[in-house]
Amino acid sequence: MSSNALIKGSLQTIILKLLEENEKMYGYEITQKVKELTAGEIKITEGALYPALHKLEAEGLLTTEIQQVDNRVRKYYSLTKDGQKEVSSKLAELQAFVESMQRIINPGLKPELGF
Amino acid sequence: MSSNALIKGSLQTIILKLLEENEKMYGYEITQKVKELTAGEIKITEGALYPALHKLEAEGLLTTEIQQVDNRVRKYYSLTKDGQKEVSSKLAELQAFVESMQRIINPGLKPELGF
DNA sequence: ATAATATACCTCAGCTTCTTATGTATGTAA
DNA sequence: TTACATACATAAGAAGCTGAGGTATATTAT
Repeated sequence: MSSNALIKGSLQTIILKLLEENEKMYGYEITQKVKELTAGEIKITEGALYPALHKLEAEGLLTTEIQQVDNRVRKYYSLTKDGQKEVSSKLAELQAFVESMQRIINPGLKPELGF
Repeated sequence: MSSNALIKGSLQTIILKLLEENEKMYGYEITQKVKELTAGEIKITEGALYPALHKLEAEGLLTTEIQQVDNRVRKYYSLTKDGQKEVSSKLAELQAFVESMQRIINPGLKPELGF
């Protein structure tokens, strides 16, 4: 019963969005950034993150670049052109989903707030 | 590539919320209600719905009641007391998740809108 | 008549995505 | 020297979904 049982499927969107803003990030950095942005509410586990990154790379949405920093290897990810297109698409999908959820959960609410 | 790849985990919340408002619903009715409320955006498949209903019943959150309507059998579901408590809990969880997502997706947004 | 669609329940194989545990390796603080 | 932080990775198992299939009745269209 972890805190986030709802992330299913939105991890990819989170990754793509963060890379749209940051140009270049490595895995561990992503986990920390998400923790920071959500005040610890959402914790990306490494077991979920790394396979997700590998999959996005295999799909051609991300490219990698290895860097040495203090005897430590960092694998930086950045968006490809396909990846850049996919961000908008994924964000629109998420927005549509949230709005639909609002209509179910919050009936009698006309204006589209948030997002 | 279905329209709703994001429902994962929120189906239970949808069911509980609809039953909070409607007192008593049967499976097929739920699929139609969701389709109606979301203008066809979210389509609950029966292969997802029925197992979810059975699970919620097994957990003691729902009770069932069979009714005959025009030679057709309907299985009505309604919330138990535990189910009623769980609705608030699940809704709060969903709200927290959506707000967290907003902080990631929509940085530089202070007020908590929607939901 | 009959074919198609709508209503109404159900199960199950297979897929994706997650959790949890485990492994490797380095740097720093107690 | 023990623990924690940094940094990568894999893999078993669980959970939740899709899509296909099955049963049955009622209605609508051809």
